[in-house]
Amino acid sequence: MLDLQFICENADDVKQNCEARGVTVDVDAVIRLREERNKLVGEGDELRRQQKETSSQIPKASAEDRPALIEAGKKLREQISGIEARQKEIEADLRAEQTQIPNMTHPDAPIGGEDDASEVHLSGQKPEFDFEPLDHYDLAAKHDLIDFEAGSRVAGHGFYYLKNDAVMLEMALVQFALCKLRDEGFTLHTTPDLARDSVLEGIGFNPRGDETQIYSVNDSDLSLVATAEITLGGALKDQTLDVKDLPLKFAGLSHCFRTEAGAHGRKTRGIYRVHQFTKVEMFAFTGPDLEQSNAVHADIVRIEEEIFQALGLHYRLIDTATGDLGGPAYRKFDLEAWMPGRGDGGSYGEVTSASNCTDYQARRLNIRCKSAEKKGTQFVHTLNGTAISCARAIIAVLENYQQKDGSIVVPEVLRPWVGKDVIG
RNA sequence: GGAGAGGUGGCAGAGUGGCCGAAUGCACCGGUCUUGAAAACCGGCGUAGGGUCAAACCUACCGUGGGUUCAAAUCCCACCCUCUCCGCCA
Repeated sequence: MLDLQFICENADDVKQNCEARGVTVDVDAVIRLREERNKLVGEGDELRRQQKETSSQIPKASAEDRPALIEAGKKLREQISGIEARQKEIEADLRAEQTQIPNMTHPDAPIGGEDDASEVHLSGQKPEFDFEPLDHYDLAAKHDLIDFEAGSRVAGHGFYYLKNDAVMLEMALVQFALCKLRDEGFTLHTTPDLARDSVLEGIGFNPRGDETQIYSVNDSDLSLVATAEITLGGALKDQTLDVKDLPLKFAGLSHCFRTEAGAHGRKTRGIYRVHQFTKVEMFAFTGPDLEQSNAVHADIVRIEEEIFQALGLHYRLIDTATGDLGGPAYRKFDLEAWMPGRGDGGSYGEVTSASNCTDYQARRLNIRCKSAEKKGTQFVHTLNGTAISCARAIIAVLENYQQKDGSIVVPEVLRPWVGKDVIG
């Protein structure tokens, strides 16, 4: 959520930004509703003042003055109730509009849609095969690594069982990522896999809308999380932090659940797009200025790159275009790993995503910071990034490390946890 | 799941209808005193919105949301959370 005053004082910039991001919002309505609300607040404050004054006279008033004062107080109460009711309506409308406005955008982010992302650089080499490489689906079948039928039987399409060395591979990826993040100064967490809707909304998800990506639990205000970003960011909801403790760097291991509504009909073979996966996520709270959050953002991207470099995978780093940023991100970098079995002759597939959300999430989650020097508080900046998203990382490893005889070499950094050099 | 207790400022803790945005203590900041420190004493010490050159001042906030009342931290209802005991359980 953007600051209301900022929206109204920079309406043209905000409108332009919405357009670049492909979001249709009525900024003028926000301005109008804010004015209406402010007027009501002013009137309400004045009536409340009169009400208090009247009430305070009653205890010391004589018996004959009392009825008139009580009557006056009653009238004031009615007026105040009327104003409060209208104010509530206006504020609901205002909030509904305001929350649809996306974050502002980094000036260097490319403008456009998914295809307009700019490639920052490439790393590593595409593997050369002197045979026709299989995709991860066939490789998994060959080595009995994933049971899709059982997944479908038990939970439906989009669910799966990892089996045998795939289990070890997933655990190894998790271990590798957690060790890396611990060494980078992150505080490690396992997190709840459910969260309150208010937390989901604070992070920027719509738990129960028509196009929701979220599974919600009936008769409760809980939903299954789509990422630990939700629970890591929500962990400090309503807290005021001391700036000298910032930045705070959290890492979280969680399951992620996504309905993938609207994604049907796309290529669904394998575990590229599934309803549940395991992920190690980074999250950071920084001081309230871009210099700090941009620096941490660069650091998060660096860590993601180092993880994929250590895994020996070829990838490209892209700077996501405005239309693909979503609501909260000010800037977003994705890592797309080379997947030899994807599409026709291989293609890049998104494996990580790192966003600087500036104060957009913090405002709605009410996460502030204060310093001894300055009076008052400010909203922190929040950032998030993927360390390892297991399903996608497994695809990349299986497909890139396959050999002519069908076996799969285990990347060296994972061997201590997988316990073998070669699968199959 | 059953029974009970409770959620008040950074912390502790008073406050059961009006003079309470809230006593007191601790912590913290500034000052006096001191060679320095401690102690003692004096003053300050929440967040948000409005207002002002700046103040004064006004409004809201005592877990959250409703309600009763001229008036709510205080009474009523619902929910959330914490603690204790019992039961159950990986």
